[in-house]
Amino acid sequence: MTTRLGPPRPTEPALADQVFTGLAKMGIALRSQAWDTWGPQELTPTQGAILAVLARRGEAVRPGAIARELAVTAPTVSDSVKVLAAKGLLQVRRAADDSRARAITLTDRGRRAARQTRELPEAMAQAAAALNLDEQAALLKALMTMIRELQVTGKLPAARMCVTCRFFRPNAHPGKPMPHHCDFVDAAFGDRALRLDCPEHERAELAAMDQAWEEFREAPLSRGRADLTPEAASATSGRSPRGGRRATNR
Amino acid sequence: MTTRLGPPRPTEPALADQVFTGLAKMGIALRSQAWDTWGPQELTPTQGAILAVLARRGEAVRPGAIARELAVTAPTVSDSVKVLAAKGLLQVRRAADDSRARAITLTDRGRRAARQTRELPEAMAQAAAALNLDEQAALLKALMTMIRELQVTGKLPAARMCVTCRFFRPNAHPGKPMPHHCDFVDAAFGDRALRLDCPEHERAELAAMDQAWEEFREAPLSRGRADLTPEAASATSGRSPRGGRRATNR
DNA sequence: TACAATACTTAGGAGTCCTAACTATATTGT
DNA sequence: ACAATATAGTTAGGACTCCTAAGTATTGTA
Repeated sequence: MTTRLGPPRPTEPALADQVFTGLAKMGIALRSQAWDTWGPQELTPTQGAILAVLARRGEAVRPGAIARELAVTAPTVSDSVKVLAAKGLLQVRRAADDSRARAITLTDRGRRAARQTRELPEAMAQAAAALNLDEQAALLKALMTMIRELQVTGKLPAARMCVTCRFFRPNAHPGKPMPHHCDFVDAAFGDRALRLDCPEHERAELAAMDQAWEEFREAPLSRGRADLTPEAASATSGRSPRGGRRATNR
Repeated sequence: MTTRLGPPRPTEPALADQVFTGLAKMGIALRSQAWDTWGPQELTPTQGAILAVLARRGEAVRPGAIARELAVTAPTVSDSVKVLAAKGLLQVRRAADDSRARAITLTDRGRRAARQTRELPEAMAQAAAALNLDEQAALLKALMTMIRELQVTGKLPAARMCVTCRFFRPNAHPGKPMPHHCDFVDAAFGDRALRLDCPEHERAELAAMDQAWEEFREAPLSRGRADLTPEAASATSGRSPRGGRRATNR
């Protein structure tokens, strides 16, 4: 075995290690902040997380879906749901379509308790504010990349993010400040408006997803205006995709 | 109340929200990966985390320090330490300097169990590999920024990172590929070699820290070679800082 | 119509993590 | 010196998390 020419590829393991350490520290911060967020209501972080899932979805959710989303086992969800039901924050019924399954919905009290889900915890908002918008967009893109990788390898369940959505057309307007296009609302948007948890998400087919990913990866980070604000997007909720160029999904 | 002139400052709350969601998802991934990592040894993530702290420090650590590092309460650490001691993975003695305090050290078996701490979990390594080195460096810098902010506001304990170290001279060589300088090893290095958890870290004074932070923030992200690899740095462990320009610490 | 797969729950048990209360030392003020 | 206070930890008590293993229904399939 002869040594090949070229640089010895240092691999730079230290860098990935430091990134891991950083993410781990953020994880610790998030967990402790979750106690601060939910503790005053006598809820644990897990209970809060379940309420958050229900609030985000806004419709009945099955225990299995929650388990996948939080990456815990079904019995754990069963436990916590029981506790939350006892506290009167949610209701469990039989699912209409499949009577093995359950349909969990928030009660009014549950909805009230989950409200703070909608607002970013103070500490985190402040931490994010230490980054300018371009840096935040770059961070988001990096996180999306890692999350996608974790999904592809089955370490994390599918997130409702642009890069796996059939309405997403990355870099459809190359060079423009808002290079991407969302076929659902038929509007252009930039990297600052990318979603990781979009209510309108519909899973694209695998081939299309991979191709979109390639295009997305190659596009330079867009700066400046982002558009497609949550107001703009949620205004379309419940409506069907607008006309214009529709996603063909094939 | 009249409306002021100027743009309505969109605040772009969606972006910070998505970043938060992304970090939360990474937190979930990290927790579930921790079960995968430690489960085979019949250890929980918390026990693994404690072993990891001890292994990283390499010397006796007090329960209080562990509690701060993991952002849990003292009783929680007391509990877990008891379990780990029962499993024969660590020892608890009186601290030499303060007999109220305890000194926790790993046993040989504990050191062996903690070994996998040193290597990045496979899934995470793969996820990080989806980013090129410049992107990883940018991600690391963004995480450092947020972590620093969380520390400043007391939401997170002080990490042993360059930007709070008295040996760190950010952007000492402006425009060079390795703009920063570490006075401990008296060597230049780039953003790719920044540390978040450096064994040689010594806390700088507040004024110096703030000034260094400003300089660091203003410096553009360095690309290319990083140097100051873990080997280079750890080779100096146990030694005193080398000559050259010493940090004055004032 | 059996057989296998799916969606959950129950059982059992270790461990996490909290608050409150307590013990033992160290530090401080007078 | 010596009480008063602060600090480092532990113990007590209890709710909850989270796992594996072992069920129970129901649905899908050959």
